[in-house]
This record gives sequence, C-alpha cells and structure tokens, in this order.
Amino acid sequence: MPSTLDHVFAALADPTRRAILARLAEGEASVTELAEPFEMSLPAVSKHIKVLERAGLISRGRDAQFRPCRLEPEALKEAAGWLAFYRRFWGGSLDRLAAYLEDEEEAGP
Amino acid sequence: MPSTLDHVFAALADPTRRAILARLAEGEASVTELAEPFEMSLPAVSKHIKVLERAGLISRGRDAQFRPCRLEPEALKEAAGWLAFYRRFWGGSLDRLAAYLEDEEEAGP
DNA sequence: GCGGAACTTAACTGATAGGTTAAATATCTC
DNA sequence: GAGATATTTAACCTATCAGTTAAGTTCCGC
Repeated sequence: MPSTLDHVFAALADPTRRAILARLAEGEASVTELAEPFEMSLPAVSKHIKVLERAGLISRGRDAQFRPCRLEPEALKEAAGWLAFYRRFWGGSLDRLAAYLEDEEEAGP
Repeated sequence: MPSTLDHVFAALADPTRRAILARLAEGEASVTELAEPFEMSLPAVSKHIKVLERAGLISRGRDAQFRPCRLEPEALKEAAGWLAFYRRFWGGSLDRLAAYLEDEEEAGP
C-alpha cells in the first residue's frame, strides 16, 4: 500500500493537475469548468481529477448533474511538512540533522 | 520539455528515493552505501539516483571508483515554494488568492 | 417520459517507470 | 597487466500512466 505521500507527490508531478489545483484555489468548480482551459478530452480531465481525489488533494460534492470539486488543504500539509523538514536541515548545518536522527533512533522512525 | 517542478515532484513520489534523500541528509554517500538498506539490485538503485540527479535534487562527484552523491537543496526550493504559495492561500482566505491572480493577470503568468 | 447536459466507465493504445540479470566500463591494488 | 571493487549500460519484462473514442449513467427541464 503506497503512502499518501507517494500519491500526493505523484499527483503534483503533472502540470495539468497543478493547473487544476491552481484553478480550484479560486473556488469550487465543476469538471467541465476545470476542463475548459485544456486541449484534452473530458474523460482525460476526469481521470486527472480522480488522481487528485485519490491523493486527498480535492474532494467532491454533488449538485444535480454537477460534481463540484474543492480543495482539501490537509493533504498538502503532509507534503509541505516533509519538504520543510528536510529543507530546514539541508539549508543549514547537516550535523544538526545527524544529531536529530540519532536522538530519534531510540523512539523509532 | 517538462518543467523541473515535474521532475522534482515525480522524484519525490517514490519512497525509495525519499529514503535516499533522507540518508544523504546525513552526509555524502556512495551508490553502494545508498543501496545497502534496500532489497533491490544495485542497478535499480543506480536508476533511482539518476532520477534524483535529473531532478537536480542531488549531484555527484568522483572519488576513485566511487561516485559520491550529495544533496542539492536548491531544487527543493522550487517545490517548497510552490507548495508554500498555495498553502498560504488554501489555509486562509481564498478571496486573497482570487485578488492576487487578478492583479497578476496583466503582468502575465 | 424524452432530450440533453454533465460526467463516468470501458476498451484500447503508446510511452514511461521500476524492476530484473548479464555484460561492459573505470579505477584502485598488487 | 591481472584481479577486485564500484558503478553504469543494455536488453528485457510487467505494470501503470496519460491520452483517445465510444458507450453508459444520472439528473434536470419541459
């Protein structure tokens, strides 16, 4: 079972999906609305949306025929947290991380 | 040509590669050293390393037969920046992002 | 209840990812 | 220069991805 971190980063690796997220940052949108800027078929966008949903980055409602998408910021937290953790050490003293990891070793990963 | 953001996120989507990065945060390491914790062949690890390198997340030196890997924190900046930008808005007022995007529209994306 | 709009599912395709084993390439050591 | 060590390349396999078109499904409006 792949971790959600796998899914989140994989979802973010595609420019179409990042564009969809950017669009959703402006507010909820239907699939057709989200598909509009792209030169690909609706099913293709529908698949991208499913990937984002599986990663927990968006969730969907029901409004008649529409399945409005909205952002789920929580999923980003994990990813941002991972990056922030490593950036903190990479940018600064690596010895600090080594020490930190040694301390953690007793408590488990 | 895929953006580096594509490559960085795609590289981070694999747990083996994240583990390699975590290991490198403790300091430089050779391919064999990096491969040691994993139950996969050396060529497989070599490929993972190549993916990380192409993403700009690591760089490599030459020390006799060894090709030591070290972190390149710069590549993380772009990814962390992307996440931070959206998290800022997603967590807070979405109106702010809408306003921001409208302002940017004149200057271009 | 029919027509149409909004999606989704199914079936297919070509490309890429992630792994394997076996062979090739460098470089040190003796 | 022969042998050992470190790493890469090549050739291959299977699974997943990103896209397609065509055929459902669901729900509104009349």
